[in-house]
Amino acid sequence: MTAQVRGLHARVLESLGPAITGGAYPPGSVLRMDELSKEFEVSRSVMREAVRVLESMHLVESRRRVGVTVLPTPEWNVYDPQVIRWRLAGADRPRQLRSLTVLRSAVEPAAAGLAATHATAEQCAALTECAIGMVSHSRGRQLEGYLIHDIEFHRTILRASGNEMFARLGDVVAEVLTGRTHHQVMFEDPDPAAVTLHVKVAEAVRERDAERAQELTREITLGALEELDVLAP
Amino acid sequence: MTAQVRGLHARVLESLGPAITGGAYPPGSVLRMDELSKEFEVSRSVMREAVRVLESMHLVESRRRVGVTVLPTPEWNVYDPQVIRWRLAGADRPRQLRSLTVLRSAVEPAAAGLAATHATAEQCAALTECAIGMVSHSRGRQLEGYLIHDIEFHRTILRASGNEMFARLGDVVAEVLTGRTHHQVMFEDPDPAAVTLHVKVAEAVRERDAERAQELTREITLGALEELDVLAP
DNA sequence: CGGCGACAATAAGTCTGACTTTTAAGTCAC
DNA sequence: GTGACTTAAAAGTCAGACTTATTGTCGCCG
Repeated sequence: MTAQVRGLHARVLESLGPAITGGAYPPGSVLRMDELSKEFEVSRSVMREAVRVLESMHLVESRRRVGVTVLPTPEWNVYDPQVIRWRLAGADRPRQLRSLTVLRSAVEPAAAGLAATHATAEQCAALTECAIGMVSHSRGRQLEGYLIHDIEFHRTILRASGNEMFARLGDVVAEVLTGRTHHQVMFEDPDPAAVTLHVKVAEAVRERDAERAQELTREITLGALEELDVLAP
Repeated sequence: MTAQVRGLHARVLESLGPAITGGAYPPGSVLRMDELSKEFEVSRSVMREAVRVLESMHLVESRRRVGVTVLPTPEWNVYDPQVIRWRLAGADRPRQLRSLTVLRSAVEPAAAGLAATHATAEQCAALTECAIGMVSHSRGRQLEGYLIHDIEFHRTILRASGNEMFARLGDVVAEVLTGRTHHQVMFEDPDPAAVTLHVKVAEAVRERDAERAQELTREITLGALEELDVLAP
């Protein structure tokens, strides 16, 4: 699932990053380079590289004569896919899922509207194919197959919008959908209404009906929000 | 304006980062560590730290026996504030401004709607104050003063939404507004209609009218989009 | 002639130790 | 108490030696 780590510093990150976002070192905590390198049994140079990356995510700040300070949450680069993954794996997963879903409900309808006017023929075909895949996996505990097509559907919409900022949220949406499937309704089949909506969105985009694509996508994301309210109130 | 760089590796980044996002090293280019450290006259350890940060932004990928490869644009972490700043300073600034403004037009209305129900009394007061500041700087070439209040207004809306993903876009909006003021209409006074809309948004939020706050903010962002169409077609 | 496996060259990765620089904090005189 | 001065602690920098993964090549065999 996750790309295999390349290099020692990446392995340190995969351990230290989640520890910070998970609250093991609360904001204001001060870590020291040589203690860290002792703890993770790596040389200081490797440790420095890891800390530099955390610093670029605004998770920590390194100052001379002080040490490595954990920054307050609002400073964190919450759009960094790695940070998102770490936080979704941690304790405040529910709140995280909610704020990401709210973001989706703002962005995806707009993206769908743009996609209706910008999508290439290939992208239209891909959307239809995804929608078909969702339908055919919508009954009988085929959640994994359903998820794959669901993710690809939303990824395609975001990419087809032609806006790179929207396109880059494909990974975020994928994480959210995966999280939902794996941690909430693993046993139930997906909502039939949602499936139908996806099919209709594919239609609307194919027919270049921006208004309808936007409205239908809004319904999808609103449904996702309501689902969250029901399952994690 | 920009925070003074702390450390050598940061200085290297400030030079190498814009070079990459600016296209001086097109995607697929291969750089080599020791050549880079020669070029920037820093030790390899410093260079490695800089490359690690670029790697965490998905601007480059470092592989053994190959070197440091510049990744294709769609891979880039375009939500990283530093990447945004680098790109806005570079050649494709216009396209960048456009995609950021489209993002704004999706996010800010939703944020304003949420702000209407979540804003604290202090935040309502801050909004009103910003709006007043905008009005009083809206005539007679006081663009810098206007800009400060404009930025603070949008930042407050995003923060008051209560959604951390929205809140984190405050810096992005600030960059966009700054860019617009400094590179396009430096000589003209701001559009009076926009000023009025800001005042009305502050009102709507204060009166907890989510629907109106959202609609008015949509008008603001649509105005920003149209302005872009006129000035950079 | 084409594929496969061993080998060698290459560039990143890692570690270590010595040194420098910044700066928080303590100290002392006034 | 306030100021300037000193000290020490921690990150920052550098250089060099060594390790390891990867890739291209070359020769062998089918």
